[in-house]
Amino acid sequence: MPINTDTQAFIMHCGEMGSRWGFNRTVGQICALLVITPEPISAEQIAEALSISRSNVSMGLKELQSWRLIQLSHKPGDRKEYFDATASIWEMAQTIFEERLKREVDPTLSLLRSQLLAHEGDATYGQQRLQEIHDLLELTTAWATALNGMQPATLQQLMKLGSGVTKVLGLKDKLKR
Amino acid sequence: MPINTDTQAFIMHCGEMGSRWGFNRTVGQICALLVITPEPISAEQIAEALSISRSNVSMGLKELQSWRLIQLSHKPGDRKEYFDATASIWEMAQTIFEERLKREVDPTLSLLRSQLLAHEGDATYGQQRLQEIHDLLELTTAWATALNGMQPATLQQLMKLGSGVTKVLGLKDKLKR
DNA sequence: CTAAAGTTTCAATAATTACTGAAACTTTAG
DNA sequence: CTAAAGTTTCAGTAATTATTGAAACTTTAG
Repeated sequence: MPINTDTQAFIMHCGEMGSRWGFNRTVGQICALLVITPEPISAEQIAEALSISRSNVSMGLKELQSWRLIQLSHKPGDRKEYFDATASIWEMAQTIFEERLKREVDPTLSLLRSQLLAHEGDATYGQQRLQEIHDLLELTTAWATALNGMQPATLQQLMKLGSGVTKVLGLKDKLKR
Repeated sequence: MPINTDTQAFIMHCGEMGSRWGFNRTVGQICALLVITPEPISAEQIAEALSISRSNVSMGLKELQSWRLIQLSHKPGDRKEYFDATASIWEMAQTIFEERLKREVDPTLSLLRSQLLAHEGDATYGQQRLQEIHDLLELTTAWATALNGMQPATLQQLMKLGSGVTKVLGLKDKLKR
């Protein structure tokens, strides 16, 4: 399937980075392949393109579905399932961000919530620190969720401001009065 | 060292989450312990508190230093080294964010940069997609760097706006004219 | 209803990553 | 300079995670 050398290199790179991105090599490779391929492809084609077993592909696709990154499609008169990236690069990035937040932050936040609830009075050093972490994670989650809810175009516009947002921040403050 | 049940639970939790956060169990636990402990503690105390080998602690501390998350200190008349979290929770979070960007995004960005440079002309589907990914990562990196350069207080102020930034965004746009 | 085409599951194995204890190294008090 | 106190390295082992092939399952054409 993928002939181009660059494409090949990119797929391999995504495999190597996979574990740093929160999944494994195979999943990284499959995801890259699906992003880079114009039309939907079958599990068998994926297995062949990446030289991995059919069952490994099946597991990888399942994992990618849990990340909401791939789409299933069918061809008329063909029983096979075909797979494709769900959305634009920006939307995919937003989805990955959202899922990672869910997997990397949510569990800690719930633990902290229940711990702080159980010991509301205490003001030991440890409790204070837990409170600080809780507040940080809570605010970060809310902020990330807000950003993720934006249209890619709006988000891009915002991001292009860079550190310029601080000026806008002061501006808004002054206008309030 | 850590007696409190909550503290203990939190440390264990950080160990379990460690691998999702980009390091291993031990590193997660050590980091949590150092954050939660008011004074600097020695490597030996860490090993005892977490029931792990002295050498494992040594490796974990080295890793944490590469993340710029811990500080070394000494007590007068004592040759031992003592360790402590470097900074406030917010600063630590910013550091982690920065390091993760470096480890998770930078390598891909450089690959894409050189690939796109080598094939500037091409407009195949694959090349286009690589370009899109490149642009996304570039913008995201710049934006994240800008945010990370802010004082925690400023950043918090910004984050508290939530999706309210979009309003400010439009506001700024109107004022420009 | 059956067989063929396709997909998924899962136990066994391979590969990777983490942890340990012993040995090597470093620093400083005496 | 030596020995003691401390730290790091590293080869071997343990634990975890990923991959495979075979068997089980599912769906549909005929």
